[in-house]
Amino acid sequence: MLAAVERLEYRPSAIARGLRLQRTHTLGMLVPDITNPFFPPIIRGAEEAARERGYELVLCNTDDAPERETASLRVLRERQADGLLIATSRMADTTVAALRRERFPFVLVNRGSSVTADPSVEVDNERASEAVIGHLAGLGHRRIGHISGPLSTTTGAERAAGYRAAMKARGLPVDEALLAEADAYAEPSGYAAGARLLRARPSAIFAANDLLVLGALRAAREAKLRVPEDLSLVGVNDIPLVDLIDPPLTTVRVPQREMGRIAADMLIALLESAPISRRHVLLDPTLVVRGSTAVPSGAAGSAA
Amino acid sequence: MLAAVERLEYRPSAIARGLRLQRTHTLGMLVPDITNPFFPPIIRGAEEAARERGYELVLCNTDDAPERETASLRVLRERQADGLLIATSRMADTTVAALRRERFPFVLVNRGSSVTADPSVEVDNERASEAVIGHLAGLGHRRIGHISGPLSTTTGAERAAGYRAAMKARGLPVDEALLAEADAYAEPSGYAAGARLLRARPSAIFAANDLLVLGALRAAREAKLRVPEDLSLVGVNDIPLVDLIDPPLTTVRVPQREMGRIAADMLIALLESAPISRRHVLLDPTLVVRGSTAVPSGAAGSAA
DNA sequence: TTGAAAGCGGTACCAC
DNA sequence: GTGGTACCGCTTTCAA
Repeated sequence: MLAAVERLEYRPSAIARGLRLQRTHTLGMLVPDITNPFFPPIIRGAEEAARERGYELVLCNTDDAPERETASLRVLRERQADGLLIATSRMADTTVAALRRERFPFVLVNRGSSVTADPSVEVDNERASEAVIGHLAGLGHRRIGHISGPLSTTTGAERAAGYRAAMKARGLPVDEALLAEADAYAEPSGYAAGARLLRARPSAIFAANDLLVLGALRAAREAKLRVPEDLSLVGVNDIPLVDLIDPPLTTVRVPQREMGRIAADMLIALLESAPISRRHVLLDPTLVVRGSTAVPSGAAGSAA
Repeated sequence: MLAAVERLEYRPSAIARGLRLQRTHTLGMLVPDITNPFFPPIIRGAEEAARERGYELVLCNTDDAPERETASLRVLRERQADGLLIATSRMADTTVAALRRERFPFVLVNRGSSVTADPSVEVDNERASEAVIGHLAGLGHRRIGHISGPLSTTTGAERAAGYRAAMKARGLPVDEALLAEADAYAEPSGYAAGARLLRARPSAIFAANDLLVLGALRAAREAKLRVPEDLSLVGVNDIPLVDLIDPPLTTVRVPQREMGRIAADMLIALLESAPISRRHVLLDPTLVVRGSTAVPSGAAGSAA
């Protein structure tokens, strides 16, 4: 009998089962852009965790555009995704508000929400900023600029807030000229913000992610500044190959894969009404010191 | 009436429709690893094309492991994917053979098949090799080594064949010591193969992809060789950031997004029995000359 | 223990 | 046109 099943290659239809059970064992995931190297490891982690528990993952790129977000959401719900992993970083909460109102299960990934009831998995952004400023201040930097991500994103806002707090805690100036907001987490935005920031003559720049700092690096080169001799540079995320560029980038490592795993696990627990230890997970970032940071050329660095 | 539909937020169930119609408007896509930067643009292109035509894309990582491949395939077919985009590069044709036998629609992406009936979208690998060897020979290199990808992959085999052909066409030696096969398209494999190859004292190395050449670069550094003064290096794919590493990598650009778009379009045409202009698309690669290639230090480069 | 029947939410067909 | 009905393949329930 079993042999017959084998031979006939019977494949139960997940579609029919989904219709009957009203559960498809599918998670939908909203990502701004799979092409941004920050996201694939998160997706990978989520997919692994999902698959281990018998769920599939369906991806949608949103380009951080509200209309694409709405469209993707409609698609995922028509396909009866059981729950959603939301990794789009814009705070634009109307989407999330609608889900919350309808009690549709979701977990926020790499972003928070003003509504504390929303489950989320994030990195401790303030701690990331604190580690970076601590490192730079330790080297003797005082005029430290910050290229923030869009302040409409939680990562952007929190890292900027962390920057201010860490600067103040050390009695360092938080000149507004030392702050530039990038309009997107992309290299060209980092270049524009970096060029602006350079006019304030910082000895170091902390950018909210690696793509931004790469843009700042290009701006610095055009301004004939040597990195790290004339300008120290720090990013966040530790995306592939930043250890191989010239100079190797000092950055903050974020446990992306783990973030994806935890988020998927949490969502599935939610779906299966399993007990959840924490609704809000804060992951620890790790400073990775490489060649793009050094003692500032002006002051012979008094160590911390 | 329409207003009522709006207010009640009626969402037709794609699941129910799929059951009734026996078509889900879903494409399954098999990728070795979404974390390899070569694939996201392909996926993105496929997803865009699919969405434009009302199809969804469901991804599966296979890790190039046969058992993961089989499992993913089962999942995708249970979910009633209408067709498959196969971007796993192993030639291991048993999977494909089964699909072919059952007349299940699929398109091969970035790989070919010995069975000419299988539709495919690839880059012209031999032409890529020809362009690279032409460039290196033009600079005056004669002892050009090749780190091939796994020869069980079509990309690996074709680029290696292209290398041999291009070398022979110029009367250059194809010493077997100048050839090393990497066991995977990953940096550590490139390092191992590069270290082996260096013993044959090549003045240039052409690796079958950028990850491999990055490994070779590390091996060269450990051997105290300067790039490009002592050793020229060329990769394939032009993945993000290789233009920023030290030295900026000379490589071959592959139109990944277009590859994904074309493959999805072709698959959908197949599904909808639309006329197909070509069952086999060969995309043109473009040599991108940057800083990792130069005239060999020994011979004061006689141009081609 | 085993088997028959209903129903999930759509589409398609066929009367009317 | 418009409305009723069967059916896609699975799970679940209920009866024999």
